[in-house]
Amino acid sequence: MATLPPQRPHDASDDAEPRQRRSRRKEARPGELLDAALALFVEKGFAATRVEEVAARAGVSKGTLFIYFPSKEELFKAVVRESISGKYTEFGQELETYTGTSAELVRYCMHEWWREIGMSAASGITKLVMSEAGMFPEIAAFYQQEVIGPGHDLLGKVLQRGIASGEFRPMPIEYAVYSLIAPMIFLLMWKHSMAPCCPPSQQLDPVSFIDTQVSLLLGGMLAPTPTR
Amino acid sequence: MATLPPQRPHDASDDAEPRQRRSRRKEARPGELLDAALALFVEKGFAATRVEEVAARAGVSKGTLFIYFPSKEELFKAVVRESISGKYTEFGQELETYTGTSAELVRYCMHEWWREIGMSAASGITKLVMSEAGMFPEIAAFYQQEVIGPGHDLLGKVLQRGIASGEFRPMPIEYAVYSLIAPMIFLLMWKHSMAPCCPPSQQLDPVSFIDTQVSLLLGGMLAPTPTR
Amino acid sequence: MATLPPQRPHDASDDAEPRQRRSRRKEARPGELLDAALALFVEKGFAATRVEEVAARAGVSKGTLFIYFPSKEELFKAVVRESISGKYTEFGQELETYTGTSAELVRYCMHEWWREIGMSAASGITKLVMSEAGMFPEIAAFYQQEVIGPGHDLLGKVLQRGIASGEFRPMPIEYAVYSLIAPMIFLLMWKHSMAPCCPPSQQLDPVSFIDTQVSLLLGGMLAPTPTR
Amino acid sequence: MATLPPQRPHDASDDAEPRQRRSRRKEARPGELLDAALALFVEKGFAATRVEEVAARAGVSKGTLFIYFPSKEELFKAVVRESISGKYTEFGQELETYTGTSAELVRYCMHEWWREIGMSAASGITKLVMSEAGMFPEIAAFYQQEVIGPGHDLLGKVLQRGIASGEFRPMPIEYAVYSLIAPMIFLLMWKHSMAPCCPPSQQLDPVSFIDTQVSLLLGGMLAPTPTR
DNA sequence: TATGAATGAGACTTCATTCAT
DNA sequence: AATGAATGAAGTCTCATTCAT
Repeated sequence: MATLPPQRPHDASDDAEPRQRRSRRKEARPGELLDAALALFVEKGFAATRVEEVAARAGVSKGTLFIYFPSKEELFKAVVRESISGKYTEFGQELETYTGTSAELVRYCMHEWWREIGMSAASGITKLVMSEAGMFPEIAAFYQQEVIGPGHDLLGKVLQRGIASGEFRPMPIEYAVYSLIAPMIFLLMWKHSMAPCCPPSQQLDPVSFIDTQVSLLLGGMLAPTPTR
Repeated sequence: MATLPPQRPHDASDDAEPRQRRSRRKEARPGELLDAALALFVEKGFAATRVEEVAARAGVSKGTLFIYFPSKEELFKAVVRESISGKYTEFGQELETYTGTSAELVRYCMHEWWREIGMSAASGITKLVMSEAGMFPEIAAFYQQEVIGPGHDLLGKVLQRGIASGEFRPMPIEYAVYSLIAPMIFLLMWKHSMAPCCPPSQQLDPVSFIDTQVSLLLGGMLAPTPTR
Repeated sequence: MATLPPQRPHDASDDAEPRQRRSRRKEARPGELLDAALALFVEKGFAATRVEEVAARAGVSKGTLFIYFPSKEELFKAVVRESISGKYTEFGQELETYTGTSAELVRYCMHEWWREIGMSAASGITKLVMSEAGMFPEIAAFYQQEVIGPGHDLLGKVLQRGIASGEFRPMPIEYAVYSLIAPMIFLLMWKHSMAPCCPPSQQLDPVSFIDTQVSLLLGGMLAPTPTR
Repeated sequence: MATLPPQRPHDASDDAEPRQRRSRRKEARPGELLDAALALFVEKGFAATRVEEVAARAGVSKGTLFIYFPSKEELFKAVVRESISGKYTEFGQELETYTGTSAELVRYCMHEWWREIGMSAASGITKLVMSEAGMFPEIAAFYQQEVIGPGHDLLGKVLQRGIASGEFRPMPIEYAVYSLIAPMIFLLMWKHSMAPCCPPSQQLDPVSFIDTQVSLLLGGMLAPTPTR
């Protein structure tokens, strides 16, 4: 099975600002601002996030933010663009060379996706895009085209592979793919909206949920085998 | 399978206002305002919706809104409260008297839920609550308690029923329930965020999606039968 | 000494509204509104008093108020006009026929004024007029002309009487009169502004204050007598 | 009699602004805003004064005001607090070392008070506080405690001094003190309310008024002397 | 005459954006 | 490049006034 790609160092950007970073690499500024903006946009929404907060969290002044981003809206777009750049290229390559069963591949994809995206700092981007789609339709369309679409195609190929090999029954692939996408999007939304508001007794363990979900779906996908 | 309940006449709430007499309209005002607010909050989010827009859409002036709701925030809370009042009581009763197979019941529940809630004017409430959870955590908790929780319990009973009768295999009910909830929440989010931004080729037919989803999940839930 | 003029019935207007007065004399309405308005204007000032409060305190609806007074400003003016109508005519007549010493007359005037005006419902009118003089200069001028001026003249005559009889020394009457007016205006202001905010230990007993004040002033007014 | 302290050059606080550099102005802003606010609050009252006016008079925009004061109400409180800071400390020290007669001291205090406070830019603060006491009782109580109370105590000591030395007769000091306070408060109220509305013929010269008032009161305070 | 629902001008306050330093 | 003081458009909310009933 493919090894995990090297985890981004990912400098814990959402702790209390140490403030004495001062003369560090200046080229890090936009990145810090994007990290701060992502966290706040996800948490409070675009309109309710003040640029001053973003700047403060990134350890710079309000004016500095406008040196790097011409407006709050451009900052928003940059956040989305940045968070989704080339997320699926490696996945595609892994798929080509994969040699195990398709059922394993499906399970692997789901867990891997959660580890890579669901647990990353960028995990809220989907929640953000969906929440703000009404105000930023072109961003939503962009996201659909750059993220959902490729992911959809990838999963489509996985299912196709299983059907082609006879491991999976024939099925309406278009919809079956959304059966895999839906729980992941649900998980992201849940993590960033309901989870923080729910008592511990109602928390949902993502890994167990994915396990159950995949098992059930595979139950419906796998072709009946004589031995089974 | 249970026959469909008679389709509600489906309150044509946003057609051209007939502009009735003042006194007649008084008791209708709060409802009209709530409808308008729901639509706009879902579409643009809480912060980006201006109360003047809400008032205009309800056919009244800005000041009138504040006669009925003391603040924008209270309006928001009223929208949520109003939209979820007693949604699940009938469902519960249907469940008790149902005599078909559990598989049919699951399928029925999902489709029925979509018809009753997913297609109603209140369908956006879930998207709204999840989008604004960061700003209104107590509303999210309220929603969890009043809507998600009861729905969860109801579905839990359905699965229990199937397991008890031997129709379903044993399964981790907590998570399996979320396997049924997740696609529905996904559908709502999709309908109110991505769908309006996507080209026709990428539209998702909710009924077909539910069909596929249920079929796949049931494949994993149903106990293996000798004849099968 | 002159008997007190018959106390106006003065229907305790600042208790909880009984509301079931309904079809009582309609001609009482403006008076009730004026009473309510006076009390509220004195307490909260013109701008901070809402006409709805005035109406509610008078037991009528907001709309009714505008039947009797074309605007809030006219209501204000009516309050002032009403509260000062012919306050000094009786005083003047008493003065003409008074036969005691001028010192006694001064003392009598001061105490009587306090009893008649300082303790009446209209006592706040001076505070009101002075507080709002900046916004209603013509009202202040009107008040000066109708109330302060006549009062000034009256007191001037009293002092003149004393000087003419040799009971008082010569003095700059213009200013001496203000020495009598000043403590009374001070008392009114105090009663309606500081007194309600002060702890009991700092309360000022008006009668004792007037006593002391008059005694001291008379000490400076009375001509030295050989026997004394 | 103590010589008058050299007349202060009398703070030319409301002349044409020289429009300095931004950074230089920063620490001056709150003061300019307080000056402007004091003038307008005294003139028009709290409610009728618009923050935009205050800002305009201070030469800044509306938004700038809110950088320095979080709300109109806090601005009001700051105006009062600022205007009364440490007004009485010097007075107290002068009193201790004074060597003249108590009658002279009384006269000196009154004139000095008028020069220092009555003629200063902060002169309207008493009028303001009394006018707004109904809406800001805690401010009125604060003023009573910080200004009226200490002034009262100071004057009480002056009278005590005179009585102890046999220069003044015994008298009810509590009330006698108010006989000194009352005309000063009257003067302030008059200056800021009636005076601007009265024709020149009815203007009151403060210094002459104080002279007369003090002479009359001293007439009642001084112990009779054999030679006199 | 009386009501009170409705209005809309106007107030306070916020905050994205600019710009002198 | 960075700052943060200043701006002013825009939003929420109030309340005097109107008017159909």
